[in-house]
Amino acid sequence: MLKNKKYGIKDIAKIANVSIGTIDRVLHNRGRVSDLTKQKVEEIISRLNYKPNIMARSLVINKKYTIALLTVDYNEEYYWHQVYEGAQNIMTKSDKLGLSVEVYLYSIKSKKSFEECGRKILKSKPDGIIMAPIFLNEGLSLYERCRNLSIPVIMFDTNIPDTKPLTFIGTDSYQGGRVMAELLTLSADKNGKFAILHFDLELDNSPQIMERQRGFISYLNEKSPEREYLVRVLNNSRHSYDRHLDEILKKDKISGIFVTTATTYYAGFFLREKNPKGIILGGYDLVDNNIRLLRTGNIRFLINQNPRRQVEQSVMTFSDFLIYKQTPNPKTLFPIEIIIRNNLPAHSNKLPIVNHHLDTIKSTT
Amino acid sequence: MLKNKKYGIKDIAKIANVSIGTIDRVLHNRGRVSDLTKQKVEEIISRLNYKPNIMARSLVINKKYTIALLTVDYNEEYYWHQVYEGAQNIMTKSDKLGLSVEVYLYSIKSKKSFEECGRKILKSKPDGIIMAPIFLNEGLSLYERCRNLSIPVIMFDTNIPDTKPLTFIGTDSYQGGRVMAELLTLSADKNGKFAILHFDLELDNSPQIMERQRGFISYLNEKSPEREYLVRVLNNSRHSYDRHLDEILKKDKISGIFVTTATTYYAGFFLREKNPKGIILGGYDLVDNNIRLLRTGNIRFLINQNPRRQVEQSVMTFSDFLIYKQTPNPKTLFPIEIIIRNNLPAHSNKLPIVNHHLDTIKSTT
DNA sequence: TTGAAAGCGCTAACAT
DNA sequence: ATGTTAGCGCTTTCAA
Repeated sequence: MLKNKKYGIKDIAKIANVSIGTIDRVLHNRGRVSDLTKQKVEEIISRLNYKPNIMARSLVINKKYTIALLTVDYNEEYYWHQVYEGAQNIMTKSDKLGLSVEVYLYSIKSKKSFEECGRKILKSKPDGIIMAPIFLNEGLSLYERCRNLSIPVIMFDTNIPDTKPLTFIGTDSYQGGRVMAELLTLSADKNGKFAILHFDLELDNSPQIMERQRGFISYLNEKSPEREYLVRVLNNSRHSYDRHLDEILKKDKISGIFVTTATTYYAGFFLREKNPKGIILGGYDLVDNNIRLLRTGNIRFLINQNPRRQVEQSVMTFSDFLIYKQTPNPKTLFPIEIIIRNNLPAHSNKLPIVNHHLDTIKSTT
Repeated sequence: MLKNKKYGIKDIAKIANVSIGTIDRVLHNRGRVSDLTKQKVEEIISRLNYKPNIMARSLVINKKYTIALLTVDYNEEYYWHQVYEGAQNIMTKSDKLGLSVEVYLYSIKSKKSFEECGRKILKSKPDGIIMAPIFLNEGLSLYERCRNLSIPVIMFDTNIPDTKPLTFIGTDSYQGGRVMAELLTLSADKNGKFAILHFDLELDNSPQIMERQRGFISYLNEKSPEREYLVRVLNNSRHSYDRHLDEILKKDKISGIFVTTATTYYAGFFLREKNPKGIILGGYDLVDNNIRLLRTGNIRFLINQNPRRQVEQSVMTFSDFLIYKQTPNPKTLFPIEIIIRNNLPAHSNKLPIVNHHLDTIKSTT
């Protein structure tokens, strides 16, 4: 047994004194093989450390897997544009990966559009679905229907509690909160409270938001118990942020603000306008406005969830699963990426571009 | 021309009324085809948007590419262990990638061992070399010899000036310095100087170190021109750091220290022992001691170059290049990763483990 | 200048 | 229960 020789099904057949058909049968547990020969063949297989030639296998199987990517319209936010970029990028390599991706876009403002996409996807009978279920109930319902049809589902960005997707790909929310607490504690004035701002709609739809708060507070309790903090739930408007922040600042000295969602920019705009001294603002996600305000210094810290890599990873995981039969871990957590002004360029050097070359992609909007 | 039909060499042959052999000749510019048929065939190819089937191609070519990975012994430092982890991980997927990786380890303390590895590698005639050329001259010499033998070289971690590897994979040193300056400025006491500490040996071998300093200083000049700073070159010993730091602290009030290399921990040990108040320490790389001191809080910030992903990327780039004939960009710069205590776990949840399962890997140490 | 045919390693249908 | 064989899409050799 030479170390560098690559053994094939033929070699095994010769050694075992059976035909290649038999080898194939034991390799795939197709039955109709006597226990004796089966054992013998299996012994040889493991002894020679046989590894099937993937190229040959997929050549003959020649199955074109298609997987559906259900995500938010990339024109609505840079965050979702990054998802789209990831999809584009990975599709370049799709023959390497052995599957094709069809993109379905829904509007972040419309549960209906999500549901409609879901219907279309199911009708197309994909071999897998990748989705960002930012609507909790609708996402759950789609997930259930996929289960019934035994279509594997990968969730990214947002996880739905009590579901068992093939894998969830995203960041650890609790840890994210802790990181932000550490950053603010590090840089904010010792005297002054911290404000935690939630966005009501997302609070309803994403259980992760509360995790971020829990993480944030747990850090304060552990490392900086004398720090006071307050929590507010706002709705998604400039007005709401302005009003609440005005009110908060009137009552208390605030030295740090943590916005638990991508709407960090509302607080950023407030700071840019009113320019109160000594307030450090940190929040989530590289959306257009957040990037701008990070550049102007009104936002100091952002946590990047790397949506681009999340989709890429999702597609690759499906490739591994469908083609190479590798079952992923139930969770794939990405590290918390801290973005400040000076490492922003490498993470995102382009603002959204409307892309007119959609021929290769199917969109449903 | 149906949109979803996949055309093959056979289809083209039929349409053009020639044999598949002819198609192959025009596809690969092998000549011996009349201009007329060549044109006709080319027209059909582009009209049908023909894409060769990679699986079939590599099946028949059946070339086993082997690439050599030249890196520092993973037992010497966690940083290099991460490189090794990356290599291990990517080798799991090596049949997917279509190449095998052989690892050659040299000692970080011995230029001789680097050279010897280089000799062995060249003797093995690999299809490509991935190296971390931490010895400038020796790395250059190996690079030149590869050039003469037209073996493509990918450099990671450290770049050698005036060379043109297939690609350099690493982080932007200038930007790294800027990021650290921003972090220290953000969190350090306004009153107090910054100290920039270099490690003499690495200063000689790696031009990147000066880039880090340049980035650091450029940020200070721009954003915080009133901040004074001093620069020291130390040798790689606890003693040197202790002596210099003692001396520096006697003369000046220091509120921030930037160590431009992985030896950040020497300064960290100093801080842990002498415990001077109000000094924020930041530096480079997730090496064992740095990780420990980040956990104890003596180091506040680390920049992670993600050596693990660097090797993985290197191998994947070779796969793309050798098999799919895609030429990479001359530089692949990773984003600057900021590591603080609370996002450390996700980046590195294990300390070095001595791995005894080396059967799959060739080592030359 | 062109065509025919073997074969890469494997799967699956069919034959025995 | 086991063997035989066609063919997946392509490259390459040899013949015409």
